[in-house]
Amino acid sequence: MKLEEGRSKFIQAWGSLGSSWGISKSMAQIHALLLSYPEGLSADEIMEQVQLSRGNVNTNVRELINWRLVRKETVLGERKEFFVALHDVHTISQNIMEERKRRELEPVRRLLNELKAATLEGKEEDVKHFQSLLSDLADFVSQMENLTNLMTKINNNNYMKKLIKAIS
Amino acid sequence: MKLEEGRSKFIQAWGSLGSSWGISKSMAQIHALLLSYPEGLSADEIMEQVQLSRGNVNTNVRELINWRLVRKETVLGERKEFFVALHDVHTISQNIMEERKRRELEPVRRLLNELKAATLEGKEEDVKHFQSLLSDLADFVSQMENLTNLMTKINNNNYMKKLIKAIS
DNA sequence: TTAAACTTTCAATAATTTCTGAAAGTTTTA
DNA sequence: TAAAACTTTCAGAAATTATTGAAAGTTTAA
Repeated sequence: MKLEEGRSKFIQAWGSLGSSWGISKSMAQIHALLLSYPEGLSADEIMEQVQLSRGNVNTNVRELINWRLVRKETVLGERKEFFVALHDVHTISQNIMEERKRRELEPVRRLLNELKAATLEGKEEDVKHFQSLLSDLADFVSQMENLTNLMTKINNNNYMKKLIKAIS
Repeated sequence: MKLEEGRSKFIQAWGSLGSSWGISKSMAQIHALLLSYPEGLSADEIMEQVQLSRGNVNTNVRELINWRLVRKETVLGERKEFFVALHDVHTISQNIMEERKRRELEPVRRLLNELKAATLEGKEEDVKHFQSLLSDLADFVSQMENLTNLMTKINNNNYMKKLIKAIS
């Protein structure tokens, strides 16, 4: 198989997988493209390679930068910007978990806190059940956060990585 | 605040949160509703409470059952089925992680294996970079899987939970 | 300045996903 | 057996999300 073909297969497949990760196809494809090149690509090169409109590339590259998965680079003497993926898989996974925590966990915590703060009137039994649901969910959120932090630790510590594998 | 109001707030909010979890609003709302009742509800009661069509309730309850977050229950002498949420937060989180692993990680692994198996022709440098990307991603997937397994362990072991918290 | 090279925005359109509700299917009861 | 009580399916409608592309904005060079 030609390298080009493999790369393109990777980009296409990563694009479809994107949706199950809650990421748009274009964003996932652009990310795959940039990951597969050690050097940065310009907006025009991205448009060309993944066949997307200028606007789409602009929006999604910006989003990738928000996720801290890609950064802008300027080349001396070149006017246009180049986009480079972060290639270190530890940093990538850390940034993804960070962002997911922010998007998926924090809003839940906010909701739970709001409801926990209220004094609920109703049949004692039912109130009790509802409140214990709230507190269970809060525990769950905390545990997910601990796990994310643990992940970060693991990334920076090979010994701990082995420990985790051993006890899993 | 009336219990009813709190519950309804919870259901509505959980519904919106659902989208950032990659789950449809209806499914998330139904889950929230069932979580908030200790006993099971019938399809008609669900339709009534969250204002959804019969078809929608049927589909999403089935999906919740697939995720192992809800189960069917029959009551002696009653003809209709009742749906009860699993209320144990450990089981819930385990089942969610299990399902996410299946949906999000396994397809990636399949793709990576497929590409890893091919012999790639191209400039040595570039092939090398691409292959090292593939192997890095495979490592990442493994690590996520280890973490999921660890989560399961934690759930069943309070001592380990404390250990994790301590080293995080 | 002006023009060229580039980036950003955003209204319109397309694609995808979700939801409805009526019809078909199934099981139980009389 | 028929009919009542319930569940499932699925084509079409509605809602949501993603994408385009042209126009506006910005920066640099001449």
